[in-house]
Amino acid sequence: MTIAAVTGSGDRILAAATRMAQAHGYTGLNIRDLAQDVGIKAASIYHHFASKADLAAAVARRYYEDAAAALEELSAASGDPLVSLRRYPETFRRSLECDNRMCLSSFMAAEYDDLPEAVKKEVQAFADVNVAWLRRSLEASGVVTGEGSRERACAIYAAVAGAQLMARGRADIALFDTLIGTYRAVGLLPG
Amino acid sequence: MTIAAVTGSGDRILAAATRMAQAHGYTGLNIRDLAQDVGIKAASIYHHFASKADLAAAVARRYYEDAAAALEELSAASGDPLVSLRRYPETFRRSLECDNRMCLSSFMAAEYDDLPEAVKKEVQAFADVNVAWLRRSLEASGVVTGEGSRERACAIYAAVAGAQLMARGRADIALFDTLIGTYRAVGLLPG
DNA sequence: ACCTGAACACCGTTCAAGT
DNA sequence: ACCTGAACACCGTTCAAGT
Repeated sequence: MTIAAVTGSGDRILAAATRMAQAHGYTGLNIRDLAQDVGIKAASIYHHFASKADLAAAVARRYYEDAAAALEELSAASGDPLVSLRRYPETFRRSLECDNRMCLSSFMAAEYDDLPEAVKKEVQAFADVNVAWLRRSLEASGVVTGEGSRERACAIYAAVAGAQLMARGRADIALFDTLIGTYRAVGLLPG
Repeated sequence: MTIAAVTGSGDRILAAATRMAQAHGYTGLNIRDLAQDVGIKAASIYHHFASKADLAAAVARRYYEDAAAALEELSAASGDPLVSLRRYPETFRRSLECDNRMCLSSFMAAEYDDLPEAVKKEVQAFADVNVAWLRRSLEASGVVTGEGSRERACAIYAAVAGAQLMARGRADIALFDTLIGTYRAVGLLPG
């Protein structure tokens, strides 16, 4: 079984489309450039995905599934929910490290008005996955006791996404680190 | 002097383009639709602006100038910098109230890779204006004493922008309010 | 099953031509 | 000074035709 057999055209398209969407969004996701990147013609993309909307929905679905797996791995790797929480911003930092890319879900949240319904659904699932993981970690670590874990989880997600957005707008990773540091100093994120 | 004389074509184009860009971003800003909105033909837009890049730069410049004026007015209206600070998120809320629109600067921060240099500059100026106003208000109100006012101002701006982004992604203004409430409860924003 | 060239209606932009 | 129709190279998408 060769690598080509394992990594089919569909997967190569998804991977390239994900990278493209993290840099240019849904509107900026270009079928012709995407095809060229994969090494086929634009019309051939439609053999794997029925439409740009379908492709983007598949991209977004895989994106949040991968994110969910990465968060589970983070939980398992550290064992300590407080340590996992402290490392949470690293996921967002890694996107910036990769050519100043950003979270697909954040970009598409901005593009809300132009998103096909199927894409919207998958995009919101990413936020749901993050908030659910944060909530569990907040409760398990004892950072939040009793009420308010959901609100706190949402606030952390929104603030970290905002930090990534602001840092991308200046192509300045150091700004992202400073913002996360301030969130910690102020008590939004566990120190 | 008629209203038409006061509100020239250039201004009408700018106003329509701003609304469009707050909903669809730079890439989604469409010259043909914009022209139709204003009541002229696409080619006529170029009599007022040399290019889409030029138009977007003008839009972004006016946007941050208006924001600066609105913040000064907010400071003057309340007189109390602490009260002004508490009301700061209202600006971002108003965009959401207006057909779930978002901050032009946030949208364009996401579109960083596709932004002409001139547009990037004006977009960053919006963040600068907000951070500078927040910093002054934080210091004047005594919320932050000594070091760290700039970092705190940046953190507030990023977090509020993130709250707006997340709320837009769900077309849910109540979520924005909840997020701001949590920022206050946690001490990021003054209570 | 997978790929392709050619065509469609659409974009930003230009330009010669009108008032 | 301001507007326009027609044209350009580009988009997403389709479709008939190839292997």
